[in-house]
Amino acid sequence: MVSENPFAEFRLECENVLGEAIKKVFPEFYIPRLTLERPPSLEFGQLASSMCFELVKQVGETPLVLAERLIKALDKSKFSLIERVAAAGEGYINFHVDFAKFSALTLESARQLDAEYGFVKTQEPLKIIVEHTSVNPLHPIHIGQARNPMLGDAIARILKSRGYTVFRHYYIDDVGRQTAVIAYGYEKLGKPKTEGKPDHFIGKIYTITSCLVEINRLKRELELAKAVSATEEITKINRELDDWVSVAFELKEKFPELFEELLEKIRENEDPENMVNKLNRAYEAGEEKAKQFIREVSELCLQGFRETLSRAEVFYDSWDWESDFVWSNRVTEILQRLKTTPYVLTLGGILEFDAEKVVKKLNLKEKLGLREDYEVTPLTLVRADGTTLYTTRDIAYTLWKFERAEKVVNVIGMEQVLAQLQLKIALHALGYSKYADNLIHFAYNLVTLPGYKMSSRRGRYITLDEVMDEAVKRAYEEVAKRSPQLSGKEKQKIANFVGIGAVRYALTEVDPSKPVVFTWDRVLNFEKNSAPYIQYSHARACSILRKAARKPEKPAYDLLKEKLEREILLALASFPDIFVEAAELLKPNLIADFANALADKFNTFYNALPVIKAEPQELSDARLALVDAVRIVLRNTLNLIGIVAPERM
RNA sequence: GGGCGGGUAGCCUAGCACGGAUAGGGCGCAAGCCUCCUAAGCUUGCGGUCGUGGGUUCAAAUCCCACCCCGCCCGCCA
Repeated sequence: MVSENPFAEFRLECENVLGEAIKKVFPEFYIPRLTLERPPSLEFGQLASSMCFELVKQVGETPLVLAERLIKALDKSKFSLIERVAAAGEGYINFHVDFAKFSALTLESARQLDAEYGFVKTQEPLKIIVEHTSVNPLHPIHIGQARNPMLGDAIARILKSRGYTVFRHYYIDDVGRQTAVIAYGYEKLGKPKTEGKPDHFIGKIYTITSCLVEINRLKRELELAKAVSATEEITKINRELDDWVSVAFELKEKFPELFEELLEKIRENEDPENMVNKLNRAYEAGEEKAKQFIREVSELCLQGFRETLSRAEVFYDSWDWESDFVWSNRVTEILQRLKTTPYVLTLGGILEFDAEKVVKKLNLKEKLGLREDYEVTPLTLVRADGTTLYTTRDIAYTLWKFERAEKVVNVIGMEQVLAQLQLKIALHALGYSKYADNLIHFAYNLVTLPGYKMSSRRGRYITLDEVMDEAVKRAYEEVAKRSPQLSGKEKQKIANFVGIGAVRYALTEVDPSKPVVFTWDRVLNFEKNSAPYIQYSHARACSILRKAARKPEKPAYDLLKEKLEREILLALASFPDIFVEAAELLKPNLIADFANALADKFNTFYNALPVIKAEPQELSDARLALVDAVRIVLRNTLNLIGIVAPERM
């Protein structure tokens, strides 16, 4: 017999027999729901009900007496996976599974379904777009931003395994002042030849140019302020200026040549700030020269991103340019349509969207989870100079996405909750309430460095590349220590999946809503609660199976009586439940946690009990089947979070 | 000021949606275990006012209220 969810079979059976018993014993009482819970320890069975504690209020007896009456009324002829039911503690009803049958069901299901085991399919196989990463093409991906692709990719993998058709989209935010800053610096340098990794090269140009432009702008402002002797203004500007000057010193030290060159070239210019703005407007207007420069620098940066991300096993189905939406008039169309709604008004030359009015009129407060007295901030759609803003363009982009999928998951930092809320409200205003309902903002918390926030504008960040490099380097040292006999090539291969796995795991494992302070030992952990630990456990399982060199032909599952074996069995049987929960709640960290817990149990088992040499052979066979199932489940979990499951390490 | 998220041992973290039996792990620290299937492992020990105070309940880390601390957002930035 094979089941896609062995534990659910047991649960269903328990619910059914208990439900019938209740109807029989207390036909007159209303039982709101029958939720069974997992008892804290094996000795209390595998599922339990605490309903008797509640029932006491309606029936005048102690919970324990009620539990016993109910147990007596259970229809034992319907027991299949249930071995026995016992009253315990103050009045719990504990269901004990028949391990002989349950082990057979679980192990056979896992081994037969193999690569599909655990991946219970959804009833509604929708098309889903998962937009993630979408790092602006300005500088290398830094470790703060790296939480996004790790989470996004894991979510995409989980949803795909759940049976959805998933498209992974990268939104390239090339419209805006920052890309113009780089293009400006790049042009000043006379389209220089790329040195090193392209995104790192572009990042340098961006940081220096942006710093110089900023200093230049502040100096001009200072002159103006001095002319009218605005003392307060002067101190404020001076403070900002000091700050940027210190950044300039840092940059000059880090990149002396490039800094000097840009400094010289930009000084020649009359008004860099103005040049940048002009370039930005030209790009939004689709002028050829601007297009050439900005697309070129963006492409260079993206080339570097692809390199970085593919190293981490993160891939995309579509790369969507924000500028395309501007040039194709989609944004203009949306604006036209928004203008016909009663929610848009012109205010001193700008176009503003009254989100609060929409919420009130369509009665969305409760639906959007807002407090009754909370007022949604209005959103500016169009600047006085006629250019659009990010969220405005995002409305067009979102509608485009909904032409391709029924559901959209945006993996975006939680600092953008307001913008995402306004976006959702705009969809309601345009009459796309269904889209709004199917738009999910997967918000995750920030990654900071100890003591300060990463700042890409100031060039203060640790790149994902250097984190992966360091992790692989450390992993190599470990491999060399542990397996000196391997060839250099083999060591490198292992070091790669170990190091990169460790980084991925570290960024996936923590609950996304928690803030993370980046420390090297968080990502360089190769011991317990890390990808290498799980990978090692997987390799160990493979090793046993390899050494056994036989198939478990006559497994006697009823011989798996050890507590350790039963705990593993339960974990294996519960994997489908965990998977469904992770998919429905979009919680990749549940998968990481589960994998770690299973590896933990497996290692304890490994040390305590022999497999190949176990006697009699039927027991050995049963344990081999158990090890094989552990191998399958560990591999399936690692695949879900994008980590290599190695056969040796 | 308003909104959102977080607060669990020296440090990191699970559990919170849907209240249940002794609050699980990891790091670090101390002591052990490789003539035996991979020691990136295992065993044992030390370490807890679950931010604070109330409330609801047979039962609260979990639900409700108030407060405190940290972070983020409240732009004609993205």
